[in-house]
Amino acid sequence: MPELPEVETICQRLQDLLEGEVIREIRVLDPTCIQGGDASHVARSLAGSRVEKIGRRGKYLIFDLEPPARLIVHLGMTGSIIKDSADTGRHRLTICTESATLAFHDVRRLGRVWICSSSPDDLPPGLRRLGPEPFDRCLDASRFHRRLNRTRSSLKAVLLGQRVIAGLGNIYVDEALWESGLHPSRRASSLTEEESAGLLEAIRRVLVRALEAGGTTFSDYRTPDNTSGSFQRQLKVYGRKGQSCNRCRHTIERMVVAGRGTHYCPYCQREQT
DNA sequence: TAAGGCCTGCTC
DNA sequence: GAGCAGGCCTTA
Repeated sequence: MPELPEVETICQRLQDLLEGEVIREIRVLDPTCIQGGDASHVARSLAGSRVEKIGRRGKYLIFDLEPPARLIVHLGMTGSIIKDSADTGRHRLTICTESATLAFHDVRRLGRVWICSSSPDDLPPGLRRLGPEPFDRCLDASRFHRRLNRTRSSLKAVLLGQRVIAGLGNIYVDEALWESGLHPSRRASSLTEEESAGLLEAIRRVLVRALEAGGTTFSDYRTPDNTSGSFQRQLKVYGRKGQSCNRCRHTIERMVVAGRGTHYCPYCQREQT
């Protein structure tokens, strides 16, 4: 499940592989992945374009092209972009350049692709609504606290929601909440300024470690070179139901919060009101 | 703000 | 064969 560290790792590898390359052909193998446009037109219109720059915003990959256009990819839950792989029937789209073929591989087909103009307003709705990047200097503790304070939802729901802070998914939300000692069901607006600051720091620490590990690989996530991340070996709560907490030795539990499986330590992350 | 839907491979 | 996994979106 690609979250910020996984998408960033993929992005960096794609920059090495594709920036400066001319797209020879785009093959749309599953037209349902293309949002807001005719798939065959998309394929024709982008052939011959040069990939100027590849970037990431939240969990979105953004390909800036010349002539000016944008190819935007969200990997969903099981999406990956693989270099030179044989078609297994799970490829939804391929991008061919002189030196490589990259395939958008996506077993559960929850990923999406958008073709947009270069206008800053022409973006997928989810990308337009995205909150600040976790490492954005403008996101300081007081701003984060104010954003948390505006909502009545649980911390789990707010951090998954992408509007207060971008890029976190189920794994890193659980890990950051454990790191900061906050209960996932705790109402976001109930946090003190100090707790909000601690949570922001915890999010950043967890993401830095995950980026250094190249992300978390459970089953689907791979980089374009088919290498795996290793952060699964450092997880403190996610996927550790029934095992003992590294901090207090109580047993990690699992509950459903905001409709998502949520792992936490009932002692370190005691519920408060 | 919460719940349901999409999607498919895996587990029980 | 049912239920679960979790990205995001739509609907109530």
